[in-house]
Amino acid sequence: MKIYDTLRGEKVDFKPVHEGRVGIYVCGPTTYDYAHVGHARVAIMFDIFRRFLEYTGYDVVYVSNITDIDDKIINKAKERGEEPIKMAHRYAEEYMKDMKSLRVREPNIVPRATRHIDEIIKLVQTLVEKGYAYQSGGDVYFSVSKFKDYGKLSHRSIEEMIAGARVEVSDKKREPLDFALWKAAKPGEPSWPSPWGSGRPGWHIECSAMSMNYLGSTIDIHGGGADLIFPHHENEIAQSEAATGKVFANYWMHVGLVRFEKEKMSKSLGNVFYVRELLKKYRPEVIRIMFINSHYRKPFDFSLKNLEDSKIILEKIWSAYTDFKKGKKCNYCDLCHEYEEKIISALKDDFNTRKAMMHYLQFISEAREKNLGVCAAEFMEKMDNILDILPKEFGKSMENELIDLIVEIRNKLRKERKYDLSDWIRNSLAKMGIKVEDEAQRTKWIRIR
RNA sequence: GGGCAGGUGGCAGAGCGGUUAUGCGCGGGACUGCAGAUCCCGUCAACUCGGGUUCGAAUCCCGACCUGCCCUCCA
Repeated sequence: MKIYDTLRGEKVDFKPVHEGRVGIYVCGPTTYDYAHVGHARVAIMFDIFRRFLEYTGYDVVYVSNITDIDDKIINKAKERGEEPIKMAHRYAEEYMKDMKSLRVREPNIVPRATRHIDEIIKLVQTLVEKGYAYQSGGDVYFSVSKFKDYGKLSHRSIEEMIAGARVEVSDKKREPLDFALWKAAKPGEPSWPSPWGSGRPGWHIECSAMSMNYLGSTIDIHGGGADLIFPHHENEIAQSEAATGKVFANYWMHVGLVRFEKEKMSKSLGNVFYVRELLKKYRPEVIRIMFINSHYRKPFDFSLKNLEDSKIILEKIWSAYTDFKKGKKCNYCDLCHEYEEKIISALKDDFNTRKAMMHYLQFISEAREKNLGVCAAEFMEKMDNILDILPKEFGKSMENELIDLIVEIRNKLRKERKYDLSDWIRNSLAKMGIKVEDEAQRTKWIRIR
């Protein structure tokens, strides 16, 4: 398997630290607002990546954190007169709900910064003891110039960064690029006791502490949005490797940013689309397909057209799936083996989901051509362990039975040539997201919303 | 100013040295009460520009131009 590693800047062979096992840490959100499409892309892509690793036989430990203490949280809470940690936890719950709606499987561990203050303090202490960090007032800063590899992830030298100006000046810092590991508490802010007085963690330290706590000092894969490369991940490397003397992460995977009308989608630009808003109009599978249909590293241009296109693809897939499911029995499926091989090898090449999807669609049309039945549906179900885009509501429910009944009534009307009424029923169902399709012998319907 | 990622047909988006993906769209046909799904046929002089390497480049090298991101909080 090959993965593009941001640090080395090229596709490289993947070898886990321990044979057969993979430890992944993905930076999750700072929870001071609802999840938007950008969060969704990272979560969905790593969800599918993780399922893929499991599919190929790896034992995966997937950790994705929630940062629940931070300047942004404090500021927003202040604005709204709320208690910061409480607010952060409320948004964290909402985030988890949104991800669940998107069929993102919950990571094995979802650690929160405020529950790992001890580990954070210990890590800061180690850095102070080793001379990489210094106390200044109630703050503790990391001394960037002491870490010779600083800039290796974002491919920049310290000089370049200083030349780039725009560095925050502070009389508390010895050098402008130094960053806070621990911040002294201001009145009214959440704080914890520490050797440097009461305070709270800086932004980057929590991920280092939690990653090492759950996955060890060297993990296999560390991931997140591309906007975290600098400074977040760069700083994580510096503080972690300074503390342990070991490589922090063997592979760095970054998901390209989501853009809207050629601009980055971000809260500061005010052009965000919230997951929950999208889910009112589109099924989660549509959103999953939309992202599967792009390469994870490339910037993604979000648009309504893109969503609509994905919806059409989903309908195509569902339609084929229901046809196969009702088709004839077929035990052996050479085509399935052939396409499984194609799909998996596409994913093994730097997780090329776009290419995998192309094979998946090609499989559908070839399976139709060859008149395959149940075994084709079974193959799609097998692949669904990775993709999770097939309909899951086949079971009996009052709702399904009622729809069956309505469809049956409509067919009786059609036999009586009462087409006005039967067309009206079909249109009405369509408005509810139920697509009715008449075939020679029977009528099928699928819920597309 | 520096770093990174890109610039492919009407659109989205693969391919990364030789066989012109795929999906959507568009035109025509079969099927159908109609629609849809499906199938068949067709369609659009596609590879930002300029050099170079090569028997051969969208694919490799050099140089321009353009776009986005990062260098301040952001997934």
